[in-house]
Amino acid sequence: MTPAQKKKNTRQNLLESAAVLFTEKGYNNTSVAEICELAKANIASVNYHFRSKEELYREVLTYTHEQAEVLYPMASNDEKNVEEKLYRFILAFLKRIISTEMNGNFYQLVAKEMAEPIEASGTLINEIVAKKRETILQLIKELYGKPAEPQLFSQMTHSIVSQCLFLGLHQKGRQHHLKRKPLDLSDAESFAKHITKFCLAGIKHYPS
Amino acid sequence: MTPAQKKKNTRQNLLESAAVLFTEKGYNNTSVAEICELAKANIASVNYHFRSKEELYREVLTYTHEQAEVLYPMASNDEKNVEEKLYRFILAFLKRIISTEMNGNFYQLVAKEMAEPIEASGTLINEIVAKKRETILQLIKELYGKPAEPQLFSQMTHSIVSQCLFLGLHQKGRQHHLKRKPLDLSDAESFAKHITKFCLAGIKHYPS
Amino acid sequence: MTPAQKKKNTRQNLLESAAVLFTEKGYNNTSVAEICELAKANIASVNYHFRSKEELYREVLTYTHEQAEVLYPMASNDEKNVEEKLYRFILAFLKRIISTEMNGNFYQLVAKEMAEPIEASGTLINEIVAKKRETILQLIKELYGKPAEPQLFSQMTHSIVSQCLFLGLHQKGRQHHLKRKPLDLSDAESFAKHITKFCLAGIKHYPS
Amino acid sequence: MTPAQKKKNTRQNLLESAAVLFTEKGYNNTSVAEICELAKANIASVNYHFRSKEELYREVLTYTHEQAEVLYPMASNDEKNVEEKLYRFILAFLKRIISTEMNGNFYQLVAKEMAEPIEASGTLINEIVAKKRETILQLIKELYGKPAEPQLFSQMTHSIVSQCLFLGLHQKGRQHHLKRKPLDLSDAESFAKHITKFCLAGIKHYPS
DNA sequence: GATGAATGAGGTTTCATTCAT
DNA sequence: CATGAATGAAACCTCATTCAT
Repeated sequence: MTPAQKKKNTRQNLLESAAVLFTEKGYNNTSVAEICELAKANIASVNYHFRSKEELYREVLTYTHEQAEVLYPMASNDEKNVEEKLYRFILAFLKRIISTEMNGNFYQLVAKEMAEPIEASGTLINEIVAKKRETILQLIKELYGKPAEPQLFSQMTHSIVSQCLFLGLHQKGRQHHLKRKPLDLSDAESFAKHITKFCLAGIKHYPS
Repeated sequence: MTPAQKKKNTRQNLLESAAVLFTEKGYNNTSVAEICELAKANIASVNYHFRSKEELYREVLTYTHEQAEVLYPMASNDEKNVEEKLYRFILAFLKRIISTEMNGNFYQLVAKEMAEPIEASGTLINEIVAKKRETILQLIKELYGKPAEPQLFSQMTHSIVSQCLFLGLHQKGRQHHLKRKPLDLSDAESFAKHITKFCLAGIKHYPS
Repeated sequence: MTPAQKKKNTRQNLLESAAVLFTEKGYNNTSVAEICELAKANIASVNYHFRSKEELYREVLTYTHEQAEVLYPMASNDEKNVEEKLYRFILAFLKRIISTEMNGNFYQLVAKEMAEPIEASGTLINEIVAKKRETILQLIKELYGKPAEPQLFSQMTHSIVSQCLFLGLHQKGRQHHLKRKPLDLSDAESFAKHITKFCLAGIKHYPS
Repeated sequence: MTPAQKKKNTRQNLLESAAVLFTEKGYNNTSVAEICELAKANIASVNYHFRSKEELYREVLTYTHEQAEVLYPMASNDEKNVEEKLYRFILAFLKRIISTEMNGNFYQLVAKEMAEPIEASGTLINEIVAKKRETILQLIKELYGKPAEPQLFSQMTHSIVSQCLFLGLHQKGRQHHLKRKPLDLSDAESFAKHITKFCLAGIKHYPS
């Protein structure tokens, strides 16, 4: 193995180990030593490759987000009616949130940050969250079909986002506090159908 | 002040300070020293009065929960139609979640634990969460009005709970990641109305 | 031994050990571990008693300066002719600089900072140095006896200060680079006489 | 560029970068990584070209000393009266000490070592310092004009050397502790004139 | 002849807890 | 009944040097 390969491996191993552990236990409960141990790397290698734990965390956010984009791309919006669009969006979103097929999970990290923001996280989360909210907002406006106070649309966005993101957030709590098995991809589809139906009904029959 | 009072005071001060700090910054980001400083108590007093930080945390859960019960009691269910019952329930729930008038906030601690369970937390959260879910489940069954798969009712429960609890979870994230001001009690009412309307429409017009 | 006594002892031991080692080897070449070892204290005790190595250093500056003030007080200036005043000043200054009877040596620390200022040092050095320079400046003006450019007086101040302070600075260099024995208090007197004579002649016969 | 040239360049770059940084921040406050970065060289190159940081430091001493010899040669002593000789000597000395036109500054490194000798520094400093002291000693004997105790001549040497060397030492301290601007070459001349006058008066009118 | 990766020792600091009174 | 001192483990980080091409 050439040093270049080794480097890439060590760096990549660290990234993956960190992604898994941060998702599993949170940033503050994961030590650099643990990450290195899981990556079978020297204790100093995090600082060598990433300069600091904080920088590593930012890279983990980027890395897990890219994984999600690649594995569960958002369907193109062309030529579909808006109800179908909403379903596709929620399905892809839930898959990203629930999937355990990736090293770490961006949206579970996001969910954690909703509860306890981490200084080190930089701007990626802000950007992604804003983008997703905007997409949903547009769908809602189209579905609602008539003008309304911005607050109403904002609250409806909350209604949809919270049902989705809470599933990711909830994964740890489900096991620990509700004693239920963690969700898997088949649940994603079932939940996506439910949330879509529930929200479509909620939006379309929202009393004026 | 008698020594007995002093002791009680110190203990109570510690409890309140811990409740505030755990809610504000999370269990792991709050040090025993900080708690003692805020409580103007000796560094050894947490271990003296509570034996350990973990035990203190369990007491904080009990204490914050009791506060919520006292300040924002769930309305009695008698003699109201079910829609009104749902609204009353959600409103009380949101008040408990959003209120900053208490020392610490039980439901924000619960929300944090959904994202990152804390080993030390014991069984209180499990019990309370189960109870709340059960209440909502019954309301949903009544509102839906016809028999259905248990999974459907379970998912509808998720839809309602997540919209409520996410608001509590979200308080920190709102400020840090969305740059919005924290919610206050007036928002509770507005959100309670919205969530009730949204969910009533969602339940009653849920497609079979 | 009561805890209060023990505390005072440990804190004082740390202060003295740190003063000695900082003077001996410099701030950056002295580790907290070394200081604790010399003080027979736990590795964490520096942070317990002083919060940080930097804060400890500032306390060392204050402590060593106080020692010097007590052990080698500047003679009162009353009723002496100015030549005598200069001698008394230089003698006290040199004693402070050369003495090995104290725990650490403020002026040797000052001399080190002239070569490599330490961020952590705060303002004490600035103040003391300014005061000493001002005292010398006044003596020079009196001795010179006629008006002159400020630059001349400033340069003469340098001439005197440098001859004194360099002796302190020089202590380590003397041994290591010149292979001479370190100076002691008897040398102080001899040097004080010499510097006084040299500078008096220099000032009084300075060509216009 | 041939590989041989490249090597020479890398080595030379390292030497220059190290000289600058050691002078600026001191041996212990300068890391090998910093030196390599400034020299745009590989992190391993210091050890490759110089075997160790210590060896590099010794080479820096040699290199900076050679620069000073070339740029500010000591005037030949022929045919001048002894007062002029002293002035020429001090002027050249001060230029060497104050100059910022070189990569690093040997005499500022010497001054630092007076305060905190570095184990690694070898014998160059000892030799140069001894030579300079000897030169001054001879001038003093000639100027004083009559026999005297060796101690007197030794102390006079100290008087002159300290006034010169302290200026180099003082550069950092001037800025940090006295808040004055660093000296430049024009100051060298002014100071050289002053020190010469002050010392000539001091020597010639030294009371017996 | 030169390099980027990797290392292990050691640095300062934080922290929950225990000790001794 | 309560306290301030003290502790040891563990945290993150830095660094000169060595390794493996």
